[in-house]
Amino acid sequence: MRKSLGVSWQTLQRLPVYLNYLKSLPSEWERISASAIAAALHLNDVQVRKDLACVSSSGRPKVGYPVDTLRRELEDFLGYHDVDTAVIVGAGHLGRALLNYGGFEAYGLKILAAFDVESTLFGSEGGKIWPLAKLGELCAQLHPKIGIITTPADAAQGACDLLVSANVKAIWNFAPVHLRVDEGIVVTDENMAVHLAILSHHLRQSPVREHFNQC
Amino acid sequence: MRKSLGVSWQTLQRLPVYLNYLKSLPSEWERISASAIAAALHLNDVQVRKDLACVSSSGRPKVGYPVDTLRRELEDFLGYHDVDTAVIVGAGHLGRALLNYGGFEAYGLKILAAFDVESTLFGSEGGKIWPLAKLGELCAQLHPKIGIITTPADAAQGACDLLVSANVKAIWNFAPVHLRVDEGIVVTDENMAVHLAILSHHLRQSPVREHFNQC
DNA sequence: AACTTATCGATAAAAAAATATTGAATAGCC
DNA sequence: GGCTATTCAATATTTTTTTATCGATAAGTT
Repeated sequence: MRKSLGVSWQTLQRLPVYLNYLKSLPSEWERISASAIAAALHLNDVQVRKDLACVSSSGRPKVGYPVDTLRRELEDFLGYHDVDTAVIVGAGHLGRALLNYGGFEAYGLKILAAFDVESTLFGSEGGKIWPLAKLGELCAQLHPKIGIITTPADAAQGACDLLVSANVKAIWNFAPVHLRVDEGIVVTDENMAVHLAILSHHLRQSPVREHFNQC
Repeated sequence: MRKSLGVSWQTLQRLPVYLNYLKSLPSEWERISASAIAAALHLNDVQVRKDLACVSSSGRPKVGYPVDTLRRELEDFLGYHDVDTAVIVGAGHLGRALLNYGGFEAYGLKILAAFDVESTLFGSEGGKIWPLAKLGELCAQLHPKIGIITTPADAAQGACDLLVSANVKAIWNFAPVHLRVDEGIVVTDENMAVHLAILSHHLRQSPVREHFNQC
């Protein structure tokens, strides 16, 4: 199920983490070794090297990887240099927060508009909130590739279907439900309940001593 | 690194998904089989059964699991019935969205307050936003177990250290950085960049046909 | 120039996870 | 009451992922 051409799903999850780490490095750092990255991130050095091998071949013995090159290669691979466009369905607290966030452009994501059924919202947030009924029309103009779902759970599947029929190719789902979609549509669930479950479960598990990355 | 007593990390990730699915069932449904859950969620039935075996032994041949019992068992296991308390550091768009969301109580999470350095925010959102300088004092009173970080990347490690010194035992990190913490503190990264990477990468990978869960 | 050490990359081994197989239990049916 | 179909649970197999090992390469050192 979770398969991808070339890189494994777990590797794909770690790549942005490496990129973050590279960004956090002081700019006078010119080179970095896989072992150093592994040590900093509490990972296995061979794993880091294998992961990086998927996106780069600029590593040299005794030297490591040139930071700026590796960074660019990672960003390229992750698509941060090509801009994808998105629309949001559900302009509640979370939807509006994402709409206003602004930090996604650095990741190559531009959020064009948000839709909701609540008429008091229309036109607010810089005129970016629209009636849900306008979704089809606007999407036909704007051609967003990504649909972001921030509706309540019971409205999520409907929102999803609507987005798919508006030709969106990928769904980023913040609602705590499992969405059913046709083949050819990618769904990733930003399931906060999962993270809460992990935190909660581990708080109850004494002594707690693990460090998790995403999930 | 990602180890837990009893359940594997992957299983722990799927449990909330099962719970969501059970909740979505019509209330007249009294029983459900692992095979049915697996089919609905596009998973392997043996996997579902093994996962459920960690939290329940109420499954019976030919019958399946009683929905309400299984639901309660999952909620118990995931700690939704015990309330954990949390504070937020960073009252920007995302921080305020989480503070106002209100839906976390269903997962056993109560958000008590948010902290920021921006003085124009103090006292807003129902008096729940406080100056960062007050964090130590308030935490000493409220004893939150969870710290939620929604600061910009460059402030995240500082926020983290502050929370840890205020005796928080778990960190839910929304900032796109890898946090360093002492042993004994749990960190989960709600790394949106990871999800964006997945979406973006797969949009570029034609034809796209996978369905991902969290990550 | 040879030696040492840090590092990459490839291959091999180990561990973990997912999937398949089989057997047992039970409800419904003949 | 015995037969059949469904489903759980235990075991076995396969696949995937992680970790370890080894040889090669290049920078710094003597």
